[in-house]
Amino acid sequence: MADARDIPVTPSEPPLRRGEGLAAWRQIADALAGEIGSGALPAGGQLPTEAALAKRFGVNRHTVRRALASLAERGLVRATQGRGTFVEQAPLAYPIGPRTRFSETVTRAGREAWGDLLGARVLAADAETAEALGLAPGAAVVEMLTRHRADDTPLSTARTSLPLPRFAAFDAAYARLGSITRAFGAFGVDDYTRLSTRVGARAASAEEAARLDIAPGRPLLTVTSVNVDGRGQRIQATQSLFSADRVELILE
Amino acid sequence: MADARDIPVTPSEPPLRRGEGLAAWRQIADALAGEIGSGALPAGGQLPTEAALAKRFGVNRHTVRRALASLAERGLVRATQGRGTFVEQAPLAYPIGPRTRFSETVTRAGREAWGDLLGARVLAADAETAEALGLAPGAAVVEMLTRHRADDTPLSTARTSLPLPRFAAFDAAYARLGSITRAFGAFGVDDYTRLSTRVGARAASAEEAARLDIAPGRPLLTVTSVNVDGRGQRIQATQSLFSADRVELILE
DNA sequence: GATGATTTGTTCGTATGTATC
DNA sequence: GGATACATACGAACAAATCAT
Repeated sequence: MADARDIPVTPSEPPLRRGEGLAAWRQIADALAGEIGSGALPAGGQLPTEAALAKRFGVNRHTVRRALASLAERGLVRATQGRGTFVEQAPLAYPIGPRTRFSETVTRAGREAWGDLLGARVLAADAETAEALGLAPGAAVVEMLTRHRADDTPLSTARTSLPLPRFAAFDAAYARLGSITRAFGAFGVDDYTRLSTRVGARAASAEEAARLDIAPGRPLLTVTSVNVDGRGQRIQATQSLFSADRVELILE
Repeated sequence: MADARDIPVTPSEPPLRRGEGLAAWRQIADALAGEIGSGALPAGGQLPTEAALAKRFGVNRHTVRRALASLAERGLVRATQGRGTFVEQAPLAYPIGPRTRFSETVTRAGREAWGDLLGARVLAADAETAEALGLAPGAAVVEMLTRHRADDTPLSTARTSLPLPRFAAFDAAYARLGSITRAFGAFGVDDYTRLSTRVGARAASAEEAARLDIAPGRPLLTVTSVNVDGRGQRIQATQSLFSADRVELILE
């Protein structure tokens, strides 16, 4: 039966150069990456099926899969079993500076921001957290595990520690207000700034990937920061994990 | 002939659980990751060959390759054609500040900094570079590919574009002086500042990994920046790739 | 809700190329 | 040069998830 998908996407596909030291799967990946970059394959759009691509490039389906795996590794596409392979959205520009607010950034990008409280507990601060907050080792802190979304897409997840007793029941305020800034407001903190920020990168564990709705092993930007209130008191130590596929940090 | 490699590493290999929804390659990867983590397979040591592992786990060599690919993605092992597959060394961490010159930062840390010129060419700027430098599309630029080391350990590699004709033969100055700052000095630019900086993260390609002497797939911090001279003229657009295993960015 | 078609995921088999020792 | 070991590619089959009917 004739089907629209049998018609090649490009009328004249340039043939692969075989036996010149450049693997076929690499040439296919480059060709597809170019079409994504040029917009010929729009963000969110579906790629042709593996079988269709194999036919188009004149190779085995394995070879196409190798090319698609390379694109998925670069974060350009994402495959879902039973559905297909889709072009990923370009990452959201996320300004990071002394006064950046997650909710403001996302709202300014025309998307709706919300933070989910995934869990909270009171515990004795570990050495690293105590030092970051300027507390005695073992001082009590409230620790929250949160996830931050823009229009239902998780952008980051964070583990935040705040000193007690000043911020007792901060987690309840956060759960109600969905924003650190608003929760601080409820505790009389109208202004806060970043004291220090460290940025690294690593691959997501299975658990982190599940929280961010990404595949395990996808790259994360790790942002470790300390916030101070208007009087210079350290009020918050946070370890944030941003999906590098969805967020790009803009340094100010 | 009997060979040491014919003797199983573990005398009693627990059989793979088939048909329980957990892919065989995943179970093999988990088993090997456990042996690496426990030190049974020491850092720098060689893994059994793919054929030996296939025999040990009772699977096809493809299945072992899938497991090894997963370990390589996580940075636990590194395969070299013709030699074998080896356990990666534990990563070294190295901090670097964002607002300082690379050479100054490294020197202040008590290490010797040098930049290698890996290649250079004159070409017409692509759309992105032209916009970053404030040039007309297609304007001529000199593009350099560089690698930056601290005490012989590669920390980053970069692709830098500078406008022509102002910076003609900049690559020769860079090759001689080993530093952007010093090369700019040779062109009468005594001061320059960062106009914008974007930070992302992704996995290293094979080529990038080779330049940085890391395993392909290891995380990279991508830093895209534009520099301006003392009069605000855009003089340099750079895409830097830092090995996230060796560098953590510190924002002040 | 059940079924079948579609599409990606996994596995085995086989062959050849290429780098290293 | 030969042996070894990883890299690439093709072919076939079935499993698993999704979606339209």
